[in-house]
Amino acid sequence: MKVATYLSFMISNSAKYAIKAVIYLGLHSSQSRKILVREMFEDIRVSESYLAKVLQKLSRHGIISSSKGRHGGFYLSQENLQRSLMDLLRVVDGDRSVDSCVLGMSHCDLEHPCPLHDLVGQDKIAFNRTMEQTTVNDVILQLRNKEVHYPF
Amino acid sequence: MKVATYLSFMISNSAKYAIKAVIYLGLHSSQSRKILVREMFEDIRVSESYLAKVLQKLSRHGIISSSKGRHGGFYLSQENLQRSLMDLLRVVDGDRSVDSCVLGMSHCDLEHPCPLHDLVGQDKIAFNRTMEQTTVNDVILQLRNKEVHYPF
DNA sequence: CATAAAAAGGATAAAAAGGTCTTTTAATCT
DNA sequence: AGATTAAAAGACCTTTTTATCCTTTTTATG
Repeated sequence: MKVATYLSFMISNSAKYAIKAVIYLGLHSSQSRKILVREMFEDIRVSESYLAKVLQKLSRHGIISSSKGRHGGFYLSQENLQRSLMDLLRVVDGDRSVDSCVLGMSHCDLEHPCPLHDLVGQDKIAFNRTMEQTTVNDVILQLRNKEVHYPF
Repeated sequence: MKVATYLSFMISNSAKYAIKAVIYLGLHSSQSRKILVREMFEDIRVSESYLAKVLQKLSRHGIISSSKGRHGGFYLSQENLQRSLMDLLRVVDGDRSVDSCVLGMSHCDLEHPCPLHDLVGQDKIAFNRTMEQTTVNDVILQLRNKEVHYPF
């Protein structure tokens, strides 16, 4: 499967796949109902093998759960549901992508603000706070109550 | 000059160089005081040749001005000063990076919201609005009144 | 007009991100 | 135990982004 790529706004393509996959698991999986990569990759709109890679990383870092072998697959545990979207972002895109200032300056703070600090700093902070304060479970609960554009 | 790169949050590295360069020109240049790439690349923290490429693109698209030959160089005209940061972003990162939804879905709107629409959609809209409503001149004026971390 | 200075542009290289495939490991069933 | 099934891991490839080099074009000025 070939998906057109272009510069990703705010988060990477991989992070987008990860978020979609976690939502998918949140809606359809449980410890007793595990999901195979094969079952979800089409809805996520990414290749089976690449999704597998992303899921492996998420699993290694405790964002999702998995078990090998027969009746294996991926699922979300109760702990997984309590992780924030920011936890996920940090795993997939890395801490620096989250923590760096808008102009990528190493020391940008209130004492030494970068030229855009007052301007878009607030927007970035708002985004970060949203991602930090929202758990996977929050998103799932919202989705169950709404008419959302899904599958993606 | 080798600068460590990593996934860029919100905007690309090239866009960051572009913003810094435009600010530099806004503070130091005029039609009668043109600036050479050679004079600015160190402050921008990028190689001379790559900055030249970025500046050429900005010039081609009317974000900045330039003149060739002796006593040539780059500068900001009065029109350039009125361009919004969004104009710059669209030139460097492309329209899609600006217009696409947070999850990269092709049709995400009020009727068909993506799962994160209500969540971070507002943050993205806020960022876009800031970039649209802020002209290069606005940034320059702010900088002249403040103690900012500069050079970058 | 010759020449020097500067941007413009083409070709290419290196690094990062995105993506594919094969082998290994672990769980489960018979 | 052995066969089977599925994730884990890692080698490998492609595309995009970042970066460099070098030649061409344009312009000011002596």
